[in-house]
Amino acid sequence: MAMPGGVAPVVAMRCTNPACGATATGGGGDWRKGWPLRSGGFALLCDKCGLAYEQFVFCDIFHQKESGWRDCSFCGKRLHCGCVASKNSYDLLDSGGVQCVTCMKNSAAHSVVPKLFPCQNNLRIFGKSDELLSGRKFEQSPSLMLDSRNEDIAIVNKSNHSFIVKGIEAGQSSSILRQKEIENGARQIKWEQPTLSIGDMGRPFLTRSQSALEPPQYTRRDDNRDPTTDSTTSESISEACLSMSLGIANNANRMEATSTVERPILSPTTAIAEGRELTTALSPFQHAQRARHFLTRPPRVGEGAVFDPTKDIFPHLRVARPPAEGRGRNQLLPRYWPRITDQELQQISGDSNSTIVPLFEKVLSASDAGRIGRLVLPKACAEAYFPPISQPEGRPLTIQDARGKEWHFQFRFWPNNNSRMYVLEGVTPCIQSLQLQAGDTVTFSRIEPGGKLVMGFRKATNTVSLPDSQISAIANGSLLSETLFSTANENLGVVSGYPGFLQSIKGAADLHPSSLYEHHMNSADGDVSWLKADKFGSRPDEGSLQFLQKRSRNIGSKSRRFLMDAEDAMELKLTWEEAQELLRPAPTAKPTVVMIEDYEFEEYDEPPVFAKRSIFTIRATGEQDQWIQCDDCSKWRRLPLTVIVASKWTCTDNSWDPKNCSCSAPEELTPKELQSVLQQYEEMRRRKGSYGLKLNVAEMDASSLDALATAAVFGDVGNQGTASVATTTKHPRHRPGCTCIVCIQPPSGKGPKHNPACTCNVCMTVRRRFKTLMMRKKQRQSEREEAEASKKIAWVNRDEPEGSNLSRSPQTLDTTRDSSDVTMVDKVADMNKGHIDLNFHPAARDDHQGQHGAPQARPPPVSMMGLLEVANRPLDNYMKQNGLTSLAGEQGGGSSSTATVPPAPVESEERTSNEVRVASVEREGEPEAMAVDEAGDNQQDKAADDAAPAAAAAT
DNA sequence: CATGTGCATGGGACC
DNA sequence: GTCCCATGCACATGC
Repeated sequence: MAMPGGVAPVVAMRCTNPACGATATGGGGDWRKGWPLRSGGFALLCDKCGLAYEQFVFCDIFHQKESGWRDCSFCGKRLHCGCVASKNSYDLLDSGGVQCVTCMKNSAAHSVVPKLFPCQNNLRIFGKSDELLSGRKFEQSPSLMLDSRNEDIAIVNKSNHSFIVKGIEAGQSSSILRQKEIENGARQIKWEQPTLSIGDMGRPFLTRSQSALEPPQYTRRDDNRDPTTDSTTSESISEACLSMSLGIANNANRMEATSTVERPILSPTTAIAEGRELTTALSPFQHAQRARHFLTRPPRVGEGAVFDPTKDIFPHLRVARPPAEGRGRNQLLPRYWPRITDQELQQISGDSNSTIVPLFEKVLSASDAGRIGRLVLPKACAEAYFPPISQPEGRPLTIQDARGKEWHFQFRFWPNNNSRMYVLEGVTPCIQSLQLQAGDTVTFSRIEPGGKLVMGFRKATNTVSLPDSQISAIANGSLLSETLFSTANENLGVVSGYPGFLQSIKGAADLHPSSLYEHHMNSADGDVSWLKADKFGSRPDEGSLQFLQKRSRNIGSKSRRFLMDAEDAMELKLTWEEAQELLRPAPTAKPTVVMIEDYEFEEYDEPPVFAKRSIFTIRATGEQDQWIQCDDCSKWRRLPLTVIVASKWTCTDNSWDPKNCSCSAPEELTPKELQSVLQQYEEMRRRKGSYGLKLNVAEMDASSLDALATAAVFGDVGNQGTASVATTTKHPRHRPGCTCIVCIQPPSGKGPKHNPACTCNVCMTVRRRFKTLMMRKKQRQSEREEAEASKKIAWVNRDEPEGSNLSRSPQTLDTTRDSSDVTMVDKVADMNKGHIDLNFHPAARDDHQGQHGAPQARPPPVSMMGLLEVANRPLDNYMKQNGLTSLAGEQGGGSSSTATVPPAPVESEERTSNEVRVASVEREGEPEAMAVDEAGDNQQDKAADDAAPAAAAAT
């Protein structure tokens, strides 16, 4: 039935995967129905690329004869884009056509609409979930849609489970239809089968054959309830998810009987719970077979045989099952839904008389799998399924593993922010025994009857041995998939994204236990494939896995920060390192050079720009060239060194070389030269990579931190700058986006300063380090006091002239010194109670020195590593170098350390104490220069000077 | 010094 | 905005 006026609506779908871009109206896209959306409609799965999305389910509705929007022919209301957000939207009817949600008139009740719906052979869109739940859309007989191109018939039955009668000769269609009508009659009976209780949900796959006959959609404990009143809460949907799969089983069963039906288009359960896996999993079939052979033809079962599809057809299918109902109101996050296969359940169960009720699962974190031996339990899971505990000490818990071995854990909790944090302690032996590691999954189940807890595990079986580029491409694809599914899951409300990229791959791999085929995923840059190398439980390639795990962790296990829109995903075809290579300074940016640890760093005020990858070469003459590849002809062209090319570049853009400004121009480089260049380039990249790896981060951090802290204690951090280098406000240890006071300070130095109460990482680290040094010093001092008693008086007397001369600003002298006799003990005490002025610049302490004489030449730069080295020098060396003969001398000669650590540049301007410090920081651009504040800066300088050898001695 | 233990913290998921 | 939880960290304990 065409719409009045003879204008038939056409539904156009466009896959949001930019690499796919399939459209259902002509782009060759193929769509399958996904899971119901909470907000209405269904998610779609693109057959071409395997991705799913839902926000655009009903995105483009326009008229066949006139593209663009048009008013509703029925009610006159504007025919909006049918996005779920639209108000005056039209629902796509399962039978074809659209239904205005305002006037509820249908545009079509046609059963065969090949012409009106040229895309409907691919597109099976079916109304809103509430309508589906209410059955309103399916009061009529199953809708049949005749494929306009290949005579496939898509059948949408009352359960909204579409399946395809494929490859039917045109003449057979009618008989098939009749067959389906017969089936439809039988279906009504089956739908009246009793439903399962939620408590049985874990098991029916194994023990309840009738589960396969469950009516879809409405399987609830209180299934007498009118489904139409059942709001699409997550619970209802989640439960429906399970039952939907059962319904599919039903269909599958019946379909098998017809022997003409390939399979259900999709198992909504898996679509819901395993959405990511499914979409990614389906794609291989799509690539391998253009036909819709999603799963292999189910084995024929004998008449009357109990048919458990999940068991018999998809025993390996990893289905996230809403767990058995536990205590309390906690709705278990789908993240923790046990995704356990029947095979695994059987493996655990062993005894056929027992029933395994999957409770929850958890992907092991690094902490869980670490040596601490504590497995953090999801709170909701612990409270729902583990015995209640009231004391933090908890109680012992015995859990049996799949092999029957019993493990004894301590189930306890820690109070945490008015909440609890549940842990299983003592899991190390178990973890080790099972050879579990971060990324693997442990599954907790319950054996019924008896309620015994059992734990299974699932290794992170995804094993990828691919070049980095492909891995990154996988990451891309996975992230893309993750993005889409996260979106879907969020909307659905019952399925959240899996914890991350790793899992997205893992799930995809897990979904196919047979694992005998290549898994393809259409990522932005083409098909990426990997092999799941082994069956469940194996770990064929640790290295690759660890790589992935590491990468996934780096990316962020649950992080949505890294989830991106599909179009953004196009940009993520690079590793971070590769991305770095593409970052170039903005053309107009003028760098300022800073010296940090003898390395020059260019600092730009303007953000970098992305440039097209180019290769720089050096000729024998020392002349450098930049080579860039034409995007059209792939020839390499020489460019001036300074040229920065944006994303796309072709020969015609080569305005610098008229001879080579056309793709027809021969390549300057001979193939051999080119090969050499490319090889060198790759080698260089590898070297860079290995170099980067060798730069042990921890070591770097530790050394830098220590040096920083030491230098801060010395009070000479700010001295690193030299007259020839410009200022910087950002220490390289700080990451982009860091909001600590160091990083947010502009180069001018204006803006926030460290204050004594600053709690940024730098300040805290320095405080901690400083405290440690001081404590060590104090401890050592007290130990030596007795032995050095006789010398103490001497060094106290010697201390005064130098200390007062070099290390104290006039003001602080006035405010902090009650007596000219400042002993080390006094200073230590002051240090410990004093504040650290992180805005301090050591130059300030030379103020009064400057006042006493002409400004001195700026000393050579001192690196933090150098400072650290000094600090770590053996005490005797240090003392020798500084002309000290004893500890007394060392302590008395605090200022002498300035011989090792050059004094800060002298300020030429007259300032007050505070102003001078801040200004010096501003000028030096080293806001990380740290010292005690006015109450103790001079003491700190001196004490820090003393502390260095002390710390060295202590170590 | 290594390991274990208890708690704190902060990022991020979820509401 | 709240709360979860992965992890860091300080302190305790044992070797």
